[in-house]
Amino acid sequence: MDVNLRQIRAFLAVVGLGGFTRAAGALNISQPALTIRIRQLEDQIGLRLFDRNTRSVQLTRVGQELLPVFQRLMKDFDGAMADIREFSEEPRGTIRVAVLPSFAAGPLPALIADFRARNPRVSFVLKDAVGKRVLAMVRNEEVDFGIGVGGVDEPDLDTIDVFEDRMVLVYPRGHAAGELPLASVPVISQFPLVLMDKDTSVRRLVDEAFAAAGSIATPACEATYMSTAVSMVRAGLGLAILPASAIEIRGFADIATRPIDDAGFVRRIVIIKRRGSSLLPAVEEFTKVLLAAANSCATPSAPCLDVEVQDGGAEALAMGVQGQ
Amino acid sequence: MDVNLRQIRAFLAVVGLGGFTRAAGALNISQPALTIRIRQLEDQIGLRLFDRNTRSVQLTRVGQELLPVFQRLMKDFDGAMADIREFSEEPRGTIRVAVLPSFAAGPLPALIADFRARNPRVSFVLKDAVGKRVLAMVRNEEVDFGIGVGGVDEPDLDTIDVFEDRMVLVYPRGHAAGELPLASVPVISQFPLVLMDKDTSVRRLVDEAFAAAGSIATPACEATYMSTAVSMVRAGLGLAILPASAIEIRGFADIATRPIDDAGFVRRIVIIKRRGSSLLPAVEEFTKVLLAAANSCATPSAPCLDVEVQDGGAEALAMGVQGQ
DNA sequence: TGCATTAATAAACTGCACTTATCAATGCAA
DNA sequence: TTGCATTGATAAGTGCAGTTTATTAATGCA
Repeated sequence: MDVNLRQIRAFLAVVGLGGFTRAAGALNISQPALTIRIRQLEDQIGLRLFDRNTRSVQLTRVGQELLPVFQRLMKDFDGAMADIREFSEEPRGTIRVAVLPSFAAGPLPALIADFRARNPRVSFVLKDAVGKRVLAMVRNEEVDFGIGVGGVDEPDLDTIDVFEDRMVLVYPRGHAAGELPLASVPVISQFPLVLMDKDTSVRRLVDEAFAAAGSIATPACEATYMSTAVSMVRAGLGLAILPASAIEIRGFADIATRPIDDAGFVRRIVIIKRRGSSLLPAVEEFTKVLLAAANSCATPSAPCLDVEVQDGGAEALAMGVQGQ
Repeated sequence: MDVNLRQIRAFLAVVGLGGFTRAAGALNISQPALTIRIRQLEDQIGLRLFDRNTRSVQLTRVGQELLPVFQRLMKDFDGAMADIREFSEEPRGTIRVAVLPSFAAGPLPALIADFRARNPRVSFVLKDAVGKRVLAMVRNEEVDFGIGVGGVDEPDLDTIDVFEDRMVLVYPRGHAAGELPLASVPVISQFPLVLMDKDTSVRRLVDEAFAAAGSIATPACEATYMSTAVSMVRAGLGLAILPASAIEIRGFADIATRPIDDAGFVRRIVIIKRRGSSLLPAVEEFTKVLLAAANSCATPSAPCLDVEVQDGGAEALAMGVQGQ
């Protein structure tokens, strides 16, 4: 008994419109085609559904009994299809993402708040983790995708460049560093430096960049957290080299930043996905937003990634984002 | 979005068996056919359901979310189909039937009890009515079919002969009538007769049969109910002429019956249906039982239509049969 | 009695879903 | 690394289900 949906729809159309010709019209098929479909249905269930002659079409008693069954069936089916359609049309679900701490504390929250304001049925689970953990979590399917530093070349992972996160020199406003014609390694080296801890990716990058410029980065102070480094700068302990995207360097009237005029003081922030693994539409959508935000500025730099947080954004964030 | 049940079944098969080749085997189609079906499904809902390569097939997150939806859908559908199948396989529903009072009080209850014992999901609504009312009720669809006297020739009704209901002479056991070599109209006329009321179809038949034999039926007593007539016979008031099928003439040790040896003392009991109108399978089944019961005896006569009432038949009858 | 309407039937056609054959990717074992 | 086995994707060809157009038969109505 291979009853099919077209047969059921045909049955309901004939019932609803009270005739084969009319029903055929509504179904966009010819009347003979409909005749055959109804007959097939009747043959397959072994029951006559209509008593029909050229002048009238009437449900049999069996048809009357079965009508609500078929109606419910089609209603359920169409309801489920509507649900599924929503799935592709309106992003929904939970987006799990592993992010470098600097990015998680930087532009990401605003982007998430904005995204959630437009897609209320999406929630986020943010996991902040260092580069290697980000990779591992993506690979384990603990998260849908990751945001980390580029240069990954794993066979089972794909990366998409999001933006170049330049290192900037952070100095007290009015400091001589602001007046320099060039902020290059040799020049910077003249000043006491507040550098990040050896374990951090920022420090690694700085060390490598100094090395590439034939120099060695010598810290006057070291800090584990960027906010500490910033405080040290404000206290006049030295100049810091931090990612332009870092939220910690913004919001203070008494410090300023300037790009460093050396290649190497840049890291590529990339989206990391499992290769050959489909994502929720909501995730696809969100990565698009990330890329759009990054590309919306000609020279990708941190302030560019700022997003206008809509009213209610903060609450949405509070409700939808769960810290790791 | 014209998603199809075969596509859904294909999806569930792939999930269940974890591979296209295996699933195709289970569905009795080739593997390329299955590949196409799944792709169609994915295209139509606009979502990728499997991440697949030549070595592994894995549900996407969307697929995981949609799996229960599809499972429920197929479960509902298959459940409904099972219901429908039962409909044709196991008779069920309510059979409404209009019956001549004599037949309703005669063999019918036993037949119904027997039928219900074998088909517990069938209930009956019996309406006893005189011949014309039976026709009218069939025509109005007040009942599914009728049991009445033959000779109906209406264009919108079909009749099926069930059996010949012979009139029998009812006399007190030991009465001279039992010894007669021939029970014909002239002989019968010699005795005082208990006849049915003028309004009854039995009386009409008796009057016509007497007339055909060149005689006139002259009652010594008249009765409206057959049970009254039988009592009169038992009281020695005369001989009665009653349908052999009448239950009222049975069960008494002190009366006996014999056929009347004249043509004309017979009426055809027929099933009356609307022409071109389908009946519930249960009704079809029951009419078959009626005919079978009638045909099971070479010379159709009342005792033949007796049916062994199974244990529980009486209760079933009490529960399922509603008087008019 | 003729006309209009409607479902059934016939015949021809179209296209879709299927099959077979083949390819390409991948994992595994030697 | 190489060869083999397995598996999903693709290509090409085929058959049949479903469709259309044309026609018939039945029926109600003027």
